[in-house]
Amino acid sequence: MANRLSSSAFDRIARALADPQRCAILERAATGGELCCSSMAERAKVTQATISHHLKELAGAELLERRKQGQFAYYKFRSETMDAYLGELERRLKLTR
Amino acid sequence: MANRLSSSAFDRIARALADPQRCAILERAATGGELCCSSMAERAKVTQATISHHLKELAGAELLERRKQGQFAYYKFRSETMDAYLGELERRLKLTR
DNA sequence: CCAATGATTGTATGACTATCTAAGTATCGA
DNA sequence: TCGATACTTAGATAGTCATACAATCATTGG
Repeated sequence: MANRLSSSAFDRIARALADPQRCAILERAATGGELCCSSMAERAKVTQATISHHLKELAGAELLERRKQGQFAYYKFRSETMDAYLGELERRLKLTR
Repeated sequence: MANRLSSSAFDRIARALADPQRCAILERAATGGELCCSSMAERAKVTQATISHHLKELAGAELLERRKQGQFAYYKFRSETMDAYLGELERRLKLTR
């Protein structure tokens, strides 16, 4: 079972999910396996530097995990964090699903 | 089954959930039944006007339903919207829970 | 060592947002 | 009708944020 989230972690995840660009990044990471910054930037309509900023935010919220290999930085989706967030949301809102 | 969300509805919900104050309001609405603006404002550390703004935002995202009765405006949690949001999130991120 | 590639960081900027105060609207009770 | 209560709206302000561009750092290949 996923760990409980601190209040600040919860808030940070919620903020990270609130931007469509970041949500799209997360979606690609979740469905396309590991991704490096430049491959994200190819399909996006923002610059690589902006993508890097978003990746940092997502990694800071622990929704992505960073792995550096050579010149490349690979990011991988962390479903445990997402599960913990959804669990906390359901707990707070007393959702029965 | 919950309806599918449009992309703009999804974004709006995500943004609505990103503010801790709004999240707290939603939590109280979800667990405490119908609430009016002033009863929310009592426990909050912001003014009633600010609460009113947040309620409008939450109602705009269809996370709350507004019912006016006399002087009072009652807000009720709409779990269908929340379910639809969570469903869409799981679909996009291919989560298996 | 140099140039190229991938990524991050710093900084600036325009846009958005959370909040406040004050004013406006609506309803109720006397 | 008057005053009080409940809520909303408007306008102002301070802070945050998404983005871009430029500079920097790290690694790899020649």
